[in-house]
Amino acid sequence: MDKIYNHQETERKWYSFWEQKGYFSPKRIPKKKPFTIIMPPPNANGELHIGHATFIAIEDILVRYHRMHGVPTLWLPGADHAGILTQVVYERELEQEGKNRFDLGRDEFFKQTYEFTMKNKKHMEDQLKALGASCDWTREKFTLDPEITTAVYTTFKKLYDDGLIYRGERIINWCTRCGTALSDLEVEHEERNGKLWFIKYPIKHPNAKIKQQEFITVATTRPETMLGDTGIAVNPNDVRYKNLVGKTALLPLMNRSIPIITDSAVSPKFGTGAVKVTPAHDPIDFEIGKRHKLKTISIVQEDGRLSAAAGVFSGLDVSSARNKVLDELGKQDLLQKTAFYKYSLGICERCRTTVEPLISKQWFIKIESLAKPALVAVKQGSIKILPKRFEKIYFNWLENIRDWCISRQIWWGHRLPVYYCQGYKNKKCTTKDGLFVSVVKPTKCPSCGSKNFTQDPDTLDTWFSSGQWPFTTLGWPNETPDFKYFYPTSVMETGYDILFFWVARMIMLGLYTTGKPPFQTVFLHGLVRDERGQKMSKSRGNVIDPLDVAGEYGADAVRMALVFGTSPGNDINLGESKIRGMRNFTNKLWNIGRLIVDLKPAKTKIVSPNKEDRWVLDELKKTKKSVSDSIENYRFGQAAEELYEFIWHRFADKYLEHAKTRREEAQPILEKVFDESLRLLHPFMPFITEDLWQRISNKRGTSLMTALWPK
RNA sequence: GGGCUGGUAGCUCAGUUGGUUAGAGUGUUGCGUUGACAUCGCAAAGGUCAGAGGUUCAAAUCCUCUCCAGCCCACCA
Repeated sequence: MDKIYNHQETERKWYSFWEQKGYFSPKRIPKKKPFTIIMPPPNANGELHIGHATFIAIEDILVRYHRMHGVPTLWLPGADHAGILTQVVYERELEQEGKNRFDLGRDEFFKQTYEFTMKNKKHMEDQLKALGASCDWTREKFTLDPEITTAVYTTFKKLYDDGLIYRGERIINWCTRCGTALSDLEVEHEERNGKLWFIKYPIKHPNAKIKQQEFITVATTRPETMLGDTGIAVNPNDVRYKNLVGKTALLPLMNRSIPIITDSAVSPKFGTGAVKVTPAHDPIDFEIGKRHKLKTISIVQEDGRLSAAAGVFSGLDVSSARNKVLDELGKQDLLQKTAFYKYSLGICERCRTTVEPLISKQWFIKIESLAKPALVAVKQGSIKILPKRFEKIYFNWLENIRDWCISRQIWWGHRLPVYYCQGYKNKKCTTKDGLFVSVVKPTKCPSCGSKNFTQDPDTLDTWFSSGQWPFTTLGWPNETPDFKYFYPTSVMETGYDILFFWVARMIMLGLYTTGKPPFQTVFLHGLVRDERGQKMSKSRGNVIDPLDVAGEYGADAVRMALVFGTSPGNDINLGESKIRGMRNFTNKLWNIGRLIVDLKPAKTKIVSPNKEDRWVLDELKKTKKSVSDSIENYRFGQAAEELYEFIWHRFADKYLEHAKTRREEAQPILEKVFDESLRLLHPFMPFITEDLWQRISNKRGTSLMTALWPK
């Protein structure tokens, strides 16, 4: 054995050994209850980052631990097409060639993006392997695989047939750069220093001949939207405006008569207590407008420019329109005052463009009847969320949830399983809207006999498909042996940042579609930050690339560094020094191995254990118990510390030093303690433990992976 | 506006249901080690466990309040 442990060669060697032996693929044993984790599918649009390494480390611990108990264990890997994000990433690639997606056209753009993701996916698989993930590659899935697509469409159809998917014109979040609707979750909010403008609207006197001189003043952060105003609202209890309610104001610049109404959504305390109502471009105003049957005038178009309805302002982009509106108001002396004001601006999660609220025809999921069972499942404990504090956050979100906009106007993703009969256009077809929701393209319209159908151009929110991941990956809607055996799965392990995006949706869709909770336990880990707790980002230059450091210090060291001394749900501060420290630990293990294996005495003597022997065996026993206990309770950070502490400071520093003076007697104890230590450590540091175990074990041809967990 | 998390050794963090002299990594200092390992060993220095009050025989741990740091959610324009 070399003086220094060479991780590069060792890691490659054992991974392919495991894979060739088929250890990653569980057999279904009917009488045994399996342990199943569906891997959170990485987005197939780039490299694995340190966050992926975190889930690999934790999930591999769980999986290897259960596998070592002789339980049929499945860890199913996959990749996500990642809708908007991938489209944005690939559009940026095209940009470098001076092209955009419209230059290519839909089909060509899709084809190229597909090739791009396939390349990334292959690369990611290699990266997962390099980090030691013991997942079953024979069952790998991709969200755009044909059978997954069929499953996703089946769920869509079921929801539609149950009246839980509807199409409607509603106010939605629109990204003008991506050219698509977004769900509420895909909008991020940034605090901005802005202004509050106080604008005077003249009151129309009943007698048209009398000159206007009375005004009502409204406060707004978006003066340009006044062009779409169709009312002014005050709180019903606001005495200041009692005599104005019911009267009509004259919208400046547009010369439109708009009513002054009361609505309890208006706070008398804010601004002047009077609000301009723009139903087409503000969610609250949309609601107010609906309640009072106000007109809806869309003045911002999907391209971010003002529409014809904005009169002389039409064609301007939003910010120039704002300047011009303010300018005009100033000229007409209708700007009463301005105040500095901090407000939150909605921006597109993926491309950081300002999001415009506007009215658009989109597809929605009626969420209430899905949310209720999802709440009950966690409240009653059929699904546990760990750490428990996240349950409260989950409840709060589901209790205030609004309908989910699932249609996107991008090209990359699952196209809606919605078809339109072309006979409808000729008025021969009596089907409502000529619309069919169907898993496969219809062949003949039962109403008009037309064989000509076009598919809806929209694509599905990427989370609609990933929300079904725990069962679509196992073969649903078919009652496959895998689905029957492995579903519901055991643990869903992921970062807390996608609790709403993903976990909540999986619970809702899982309960709705399969009638069962998709998993029993949700374990949420924290985000990896740099040594000083700063978020890792390319611009900060503090990114740790897991594959780089794995290359330098070994995958075992990286994995150990990601769990050692962490606690569930808390962010992980990681610096290179910690990884280096864990690399030193691998070298310590290596040298323990050298002493026991390489420098094995020629003969051994069996004698009754002395004080030190009894001590180390007792410490081992305690360690076995506490490590098992910590893993069972998801305290991986603690389990790692316990192992490190025992192996290095008690076994190596104390017992091994002592044993040097009586090697022949101590050798059997050394081997036993080392063997069991390697088993305990294997889920955390699979490569070096396997390598050393192969050297001390006499069971040739088997693997530590399938050895039994010490009791 | 609502909620969450953290404030423990110079730095980064553990510390399960309250129970002896509060732990680890890393850093610092001294000594040692050339037959497991300098990617090492032994030892030392270093903490009024953010602050105040309370419960208790006993509090880093439970309760209340305050101060700092960070995060999430939310339709006050």
